[in-house]
Amino acid sequence: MSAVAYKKIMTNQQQAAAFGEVVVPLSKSLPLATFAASTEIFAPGQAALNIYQVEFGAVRVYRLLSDGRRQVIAFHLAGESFGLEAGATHQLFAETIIPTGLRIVPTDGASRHQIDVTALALQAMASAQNHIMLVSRLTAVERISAFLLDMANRQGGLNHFDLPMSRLDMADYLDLTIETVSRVLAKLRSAGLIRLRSIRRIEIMRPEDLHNISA
Amino acid sequence: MSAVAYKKIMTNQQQAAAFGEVVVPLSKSLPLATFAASTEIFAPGQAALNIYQVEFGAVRVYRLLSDGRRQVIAFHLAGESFGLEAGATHQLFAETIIPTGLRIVPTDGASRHQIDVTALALQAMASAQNHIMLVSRLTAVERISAFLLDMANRQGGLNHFDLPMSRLDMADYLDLTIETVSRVLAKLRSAGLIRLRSIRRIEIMRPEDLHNISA
DNA sequence: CGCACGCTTGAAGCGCGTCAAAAAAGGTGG
DNA sequence: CCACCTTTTTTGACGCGCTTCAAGCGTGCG
Repeated sequence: MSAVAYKKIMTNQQQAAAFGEVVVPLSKSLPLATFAASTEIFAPGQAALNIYQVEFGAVRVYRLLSDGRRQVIAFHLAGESFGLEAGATHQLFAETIIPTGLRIVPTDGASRHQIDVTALALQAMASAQNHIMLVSRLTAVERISAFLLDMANRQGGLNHFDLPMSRLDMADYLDLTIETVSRVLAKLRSAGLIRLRSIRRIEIMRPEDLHNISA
Repeated sequence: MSAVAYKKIMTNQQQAAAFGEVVVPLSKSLPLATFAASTEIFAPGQAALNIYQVEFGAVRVYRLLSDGRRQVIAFHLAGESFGLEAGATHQLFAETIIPTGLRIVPTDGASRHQIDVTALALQAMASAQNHIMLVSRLTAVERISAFLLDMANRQGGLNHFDLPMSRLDMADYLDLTIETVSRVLAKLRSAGLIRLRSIRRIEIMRPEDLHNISA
């Protein structure tokens, strides 16, 4: 990494910039579509017509490289929206991770459901820009720490929360291998920063320390 | 890198997804603001009120980490637009790289100038997603090759073009050190793929080979 | 002309990936 | 509820690509 020392200092506000998503009113009036785990929601080539709001469950959005490697662009949890893309057709895959309920809102009728498409697009842009920093400038320990804090914040801010996704999903999101993810979690655990209640259930023991590491 | 072999294959369309920007009609009716090299256009904390269209010159948009590391989010060349952010205030820095002329369009009056803010945001999102792949999944040689091809395409597609930015700017954009940038350029030169007419002027000798490397 | 800054080149070290194997978790049918 | 099998996760040893640290080199501007 280029650790050239620049003069300007990052503000707290910037550091606190969340990885999360806009919270918009869920369109309860629309029918709830339910999906089993690991079910495709959309795929490249399909027309991008809808905005999807997660009622419950979790979704991964990703792309595949020509050599078969996978890049997870984003996870979407309850209360969050996804599905917007730059062109008329999808370039990305979206799949449920666990059993999931979605409200499907046609993009051209979004305003009727109080959805601000521009705000959603801007949030997605900011989120992607944050992700660049995450994968390009942080060490493995910093990435995992930031990721755990982000997951905690997006699930109510409690120190005790679920990781809906597998280690492989995390690895492909954070640009690490599953081995490194596993090793870093073990390291954070033995340092007393977190506890692994079960394989996909985390308790953050020392949030401040984790936050310091994640910067 | 997680090189797990997934089954789905990336389409050519996806691979060809450009790193470039939307081309919107320039608002020639607005006054042209000119800036010297290395001049701040906006900084974190300032109100985000405008969209900036580059008439000539080049701009870097970046953020700083608390420890002084810099992440260049994007470069903007003649004909491109920037300045959109998710909140009411800027989180990012924008600076000219070389002497630059800008048309400054108030966001709230963008539609009068035929600017689609949502489309601009979605393009920025797609560009950031491409950037994630660039910095997280490609080797140093692949990143530089992709970057050079992108720069060539965005300046008319000629094989002979200017790099307006310094090696440090390139390094902070590609998530490499200046030493690695320098070494890779030397390697591409000695392999006969490019020529360095001057320190910031590149000629691509074998575009196809460079393209093959960049994937 | 000479100094300063950006760029290049070299040598050594380290963080994370790769390869390998064991351990744990999760289904499935009896 | 328990054997059995599969998949996921963890742990270990080793290697490589890039960073780091350190000198030289070139180029432009006062």
